[in-house]
Amino acid sequence: MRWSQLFIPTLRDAPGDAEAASHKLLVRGGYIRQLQSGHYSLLPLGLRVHEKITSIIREEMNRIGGQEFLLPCMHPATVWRTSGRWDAMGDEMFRLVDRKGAEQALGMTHEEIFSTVFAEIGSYRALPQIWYQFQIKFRDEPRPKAGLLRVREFTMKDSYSFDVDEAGLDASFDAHQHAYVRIYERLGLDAVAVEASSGNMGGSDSVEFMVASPAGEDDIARCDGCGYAANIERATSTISDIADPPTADDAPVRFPTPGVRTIAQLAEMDGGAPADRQIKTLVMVLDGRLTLVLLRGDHNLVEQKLVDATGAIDVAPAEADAIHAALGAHPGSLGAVGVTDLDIIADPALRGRTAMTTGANEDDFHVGGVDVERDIAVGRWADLREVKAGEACPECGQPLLIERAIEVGHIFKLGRKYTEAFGITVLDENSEARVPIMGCYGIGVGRALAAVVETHHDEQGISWPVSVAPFHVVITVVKAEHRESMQMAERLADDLSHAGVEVVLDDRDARPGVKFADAELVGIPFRLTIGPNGVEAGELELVVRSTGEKRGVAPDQAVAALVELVDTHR
RNA sequence: CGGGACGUGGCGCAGCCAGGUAGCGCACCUGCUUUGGGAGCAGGGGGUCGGGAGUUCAAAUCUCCCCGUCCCGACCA
Repeated sequence: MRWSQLFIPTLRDAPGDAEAASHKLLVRGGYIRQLQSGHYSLLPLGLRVHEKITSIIREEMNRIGGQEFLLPCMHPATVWRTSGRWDAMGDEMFRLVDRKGAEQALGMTHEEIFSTVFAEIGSYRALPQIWYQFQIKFRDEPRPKAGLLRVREFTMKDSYSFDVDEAGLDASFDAHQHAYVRIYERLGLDAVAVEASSGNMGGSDSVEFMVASPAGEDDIARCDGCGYAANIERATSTISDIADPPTADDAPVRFPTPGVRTIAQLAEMDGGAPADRQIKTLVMVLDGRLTLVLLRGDHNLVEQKLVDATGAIDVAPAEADAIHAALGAHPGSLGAVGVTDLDIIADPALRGRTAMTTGANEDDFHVGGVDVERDIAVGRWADLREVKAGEACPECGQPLLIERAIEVGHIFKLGRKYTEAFGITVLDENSEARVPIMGCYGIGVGRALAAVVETHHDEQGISWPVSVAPFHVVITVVKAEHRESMQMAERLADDLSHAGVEVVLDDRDARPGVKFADAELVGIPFRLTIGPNGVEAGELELVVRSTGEKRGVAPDQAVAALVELVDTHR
């Protein structure tokens, strides 16, 4: 391939609104262009990388017995109504109406469709099945961002396993977990598997694969000691007990706290209480129902934990008016003491605590001497607090680390939600009907691509791992008119191609600096420079993009040297 | 959806406050010189100033409405 004939529109400046490194570099390197928010065109170079990632995933899926499908991306509403998700998916699903007036959806995932296909299977003997596809998913994201990292239209490898029983599901799940580990290794991604919440897909065991990066949108808690790792939405820690003063026999004492609206203010006030001796009272609306959520004063709520604990679909902080109507006070003076007409859910860090301070449900007043279990009608205890860096690992006690990360994959056990909804059964060895159990597993290809860039770049540009690079080698001809250079370059490019190396010949009539800079920006792993000096001296320059290492090679050794480099890094 | 910022050739920006000829750098085309780290000179092409109303003799500039884009928070591969 000749660079002069390829469409590689490199840019000196990144678009002004790009922030993430991968976004800037993919645009500057001529890999992607934006059509609208959340929708990107993959240019030839971008597609090459995308295809390489796809191939790696495909190989690993096939290795665990996956069978590739290609399902429609437009679905009739009826299928989604059957699973109950036509409504549950809300605004995130793109919907349209065809000329006959039939409602349609653009698929955001394919449990329903695969289940429909699976319905044809009637025997346990056909199981297990692992089915997958690479398909464009459409999701009307509230906020697309960071180039390819979060978009509304993207290719996902989604797979689904069908087993007769839990043990079978465990095996399919493990197979996927191992496949994913291999996939990320081959992509050059240092992904950690973390415990996760399964979101609105429904399911139990849920593992996300996370790549540490400041461009990520998730926080994970990780332990270097034992390898514990969990999404912050799920992570727990061991916190030390706090020695409370002896319990007073009498009821809580109300005292004035004029102007005090925050935990911090109350902590500083004379006669106040340190944050860890306060009860934080949050008023949340769970599916329309006002609920008091109690945490230790110095702890933060993880809303996802509240969702997981209660099964609520819709969770949001209550509006100030609703709070005042229910409790008679404004945020800053709220408490749960004596409240009996609202659900109260509390974090276990409050369990057994005494002599605590909290709002009195009267503006500018708090109450002290609260014995949580004696004075508050807690309806339910559930882990709700956000883990903080430095707290003890729940497994081994070492301090936890908190890291920002990109979610590059998610696998989880779905259960029988869809097979039940679609009335799917298979006959077992006793001729009894059994409802198969499903697992569901996804990797966003474009996101993985962006994650590779996030973790493989420098000031000069991208530095692709050989496994996904758009080309393995660029031959840079220093001076395009120098006949001997060009002849040698063409010959070597040919030989490299025959040896299975993907090579692009930079034959552009440009100054060498431009070509060097472009090669580095685009991120091709190896560069062979051919110019008058080298041709005459009988020594060409070979540069390794990732390390900057330069070495001289004789022209007749160049092919062998490059083949070896490519093979050892592949 | 809440908060903030922005919209001027392909990309990066100035001009707007104080209304009057659309400008700069990069990129692009032609020619000459140049060519081992983003060349120089000369000539040239390309812009409904996001859209629509309004004010005005006159609007990129002022007013109103709409649209779009980005960033921070609630959602997910």
